[in-house]
Amino acid sequence: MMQQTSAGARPDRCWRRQKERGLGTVANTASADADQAERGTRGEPATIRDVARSANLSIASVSRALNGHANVHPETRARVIAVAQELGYVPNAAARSLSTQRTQAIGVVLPDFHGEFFSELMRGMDSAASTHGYQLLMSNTHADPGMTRHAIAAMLGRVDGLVVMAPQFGTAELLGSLPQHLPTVLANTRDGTGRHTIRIDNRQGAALAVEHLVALGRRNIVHLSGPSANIDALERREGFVAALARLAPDLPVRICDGDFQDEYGHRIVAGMIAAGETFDAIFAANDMMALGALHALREAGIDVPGQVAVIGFDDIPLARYLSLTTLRVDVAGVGGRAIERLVSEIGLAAPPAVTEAITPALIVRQSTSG
Amino acid sequence: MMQQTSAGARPDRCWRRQKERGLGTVANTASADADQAERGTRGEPATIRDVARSANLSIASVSRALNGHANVHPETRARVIAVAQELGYVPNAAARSLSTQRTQAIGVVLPDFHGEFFSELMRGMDSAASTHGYQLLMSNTHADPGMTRHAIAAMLGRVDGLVVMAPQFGTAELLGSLPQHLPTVLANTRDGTGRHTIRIDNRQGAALAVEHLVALGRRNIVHLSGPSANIDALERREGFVAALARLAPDLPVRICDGDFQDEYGHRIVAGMIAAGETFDAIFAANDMMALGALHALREAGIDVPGQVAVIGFDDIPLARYLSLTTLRVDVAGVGGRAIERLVSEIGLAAPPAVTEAITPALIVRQSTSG
DNA sequence: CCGGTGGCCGTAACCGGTTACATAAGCGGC
DNA sequence: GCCGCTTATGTAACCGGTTACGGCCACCGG
Repeated sequence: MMQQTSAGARPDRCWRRQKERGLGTVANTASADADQAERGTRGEPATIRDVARSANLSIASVSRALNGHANVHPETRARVIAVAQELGYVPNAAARSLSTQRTQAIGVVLPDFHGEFFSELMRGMDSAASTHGYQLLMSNTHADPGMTRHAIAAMLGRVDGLVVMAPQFGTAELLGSLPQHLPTVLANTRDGTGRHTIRIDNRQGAALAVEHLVALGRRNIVHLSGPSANIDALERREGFVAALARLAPDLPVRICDGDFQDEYGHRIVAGMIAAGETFDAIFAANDMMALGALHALREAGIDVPGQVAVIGFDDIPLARYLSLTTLRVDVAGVGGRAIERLVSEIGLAAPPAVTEAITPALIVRQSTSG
Repeated sequence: MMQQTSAGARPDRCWRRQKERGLGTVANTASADADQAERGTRGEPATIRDVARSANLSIASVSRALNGHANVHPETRARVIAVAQELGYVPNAAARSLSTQRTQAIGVVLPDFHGEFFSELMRGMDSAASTHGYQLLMSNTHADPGMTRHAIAAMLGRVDGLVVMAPQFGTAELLGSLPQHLPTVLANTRDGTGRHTIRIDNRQGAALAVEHLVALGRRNIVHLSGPSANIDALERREGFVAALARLAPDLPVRICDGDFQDEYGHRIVAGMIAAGETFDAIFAANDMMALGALHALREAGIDVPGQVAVIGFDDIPLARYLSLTTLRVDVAGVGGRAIERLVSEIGLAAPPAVTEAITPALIVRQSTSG
């Protein structure tokens, strides 16, 4: 009696969201059913407690049964699964993450969400992630260090690992925003000081281009370079210089600074033609500039590849369509490898920091070998 | 005494992860500092308790201070912020989600991650999401109903809302996998029975194409349709038929069933030319088929647009490059609107189900008006 | 001088799971 | 027949936050 009254006086009210639970474990099936029915009506998701109540079990057993632990009676497990199915129970991801310290999600931090490169990268990542049971959380940093920092902070506690791509600024400030305890794979970034890095072997790609042109007997190759702040552009340029020095030290090294846009390729080549400069090959740091160059050459009535051969870099869809010889970069492969690598790093204490390079493949089309 | 001994016997050990906390609130700063230092060394993220300890406050005050609640002394708030900054504290998203029932994330379920359409859609979504403080969780369903169901289930408790795009199968089975309690916006799906839907006004787009061709005096228009299972293709076809019936009931209705691939456009048009069929305009259900058609016409030496005008649909980058008249679809706009809409629905009890349509814009280029 | 009021802050319940340990039942071996 | 081991299940601490409620104290008016 005392108990009763004191219990009545005690602030035994419901907290937030007025959600109330059964008090005992058994002997309250009626109210439990009522509660469950109400839940169903309201359309609120069932919790593990609802399942436990319906199955007349403790939540621990439900958890064990659903997670495939060994010490659960087969019959019990079957009952739990049936009830869960009936109630449409899906474990709450946030709760599980909190308890497990695992989110089954990977954060992807990219400088922009533009074009074919992005979609291919995502495709590769998604494929690898989903086969390992991970989901992808995206963030666009708009190539801004501040936003990168913010994006990474917003992912803490939300992801098990990070794939970061930041081709535009130095790794020094980047590393400052990288949490030490979170497995991270860098993609397409200059050497990942202490982090695993997946990159495109731009130098090797440039070397393949030069080899191809030299093998075709070209003696006067012009390289259209990309923005100097871009690491890919820089490496392709370095690769070009190195390959030329190695394969044909006597040939002139001609480089024009570009910006990766087709307009630039068109303008610079048209200018060279107008100025009467001579050249028999163009190696552009990306396909867009190569296409611009192609356009200018066609306009000037110069035969491709008869008089001038053209090579691009990337193998964008347009390149295939316009028969441009180029270096195919397996972007989806880069994404896939990054995820694979990250997944294998998650859970490891001291992940070794290695740099993997993916070599582009030379795709010969009519712009070099008609 | 009994109490004592039983307390001594009671397993008062540390649980999991050996993480131990200060017992009192004050008077244990030394051990607290030691703990904190160890945390720092291990590189583990600081928790709100670490901040509270360092600032000599309760976790409640820290939470209030950091979340901008009113009843916090300004000086206290400043101290909390300083300590949090120093410790590099970032609130754990999973914990916050669990408590708040808000994740600040939106799930995006797409049939595939391919090409320009996908990247534009993502760009639009990301932009809108980030301005509202949301992150994007991606899932690729590979156009499979089972995977769609699975993807959606995997997002429960992880997102505050869903954007689902499923142009390939009926909404009936789709709705079965949609949780009732979760705000959802459908994109590019046939009428979203009870859900808000953002779609492209394909019929209107097709009408614009027909109007344009008829205005140019074309009398014999061939429509290259897309896969019949695809809703966009279906609507464009219906729009074509309807517009023709309205604008020029006397003209013949010629439709070829295609598959959205450029090879198809090339093959079918080449075949028609070989068969000696006559036509003065082609309206393809997407740009890729239009480009294939263009290719076939050029090969056959048929003047475009002199003898045959060509219109595509989508305005992919290639279209601009190859001067293809087409209907520009503001894909980023669709994505952005979907997110905007979803954000405004989150937190609402009974979101009204409306269907918004985004009208494509006719972009006239040389393939219809040389 | 005292009760009321309001500003700050601490205590603890709660979100929905996971899991270490405790407990109870079943069972074979001596 | 009892002990000890295994098997199945329950109990409760814990993950890291948020927030309702109550307590303390300074200040105020009557």
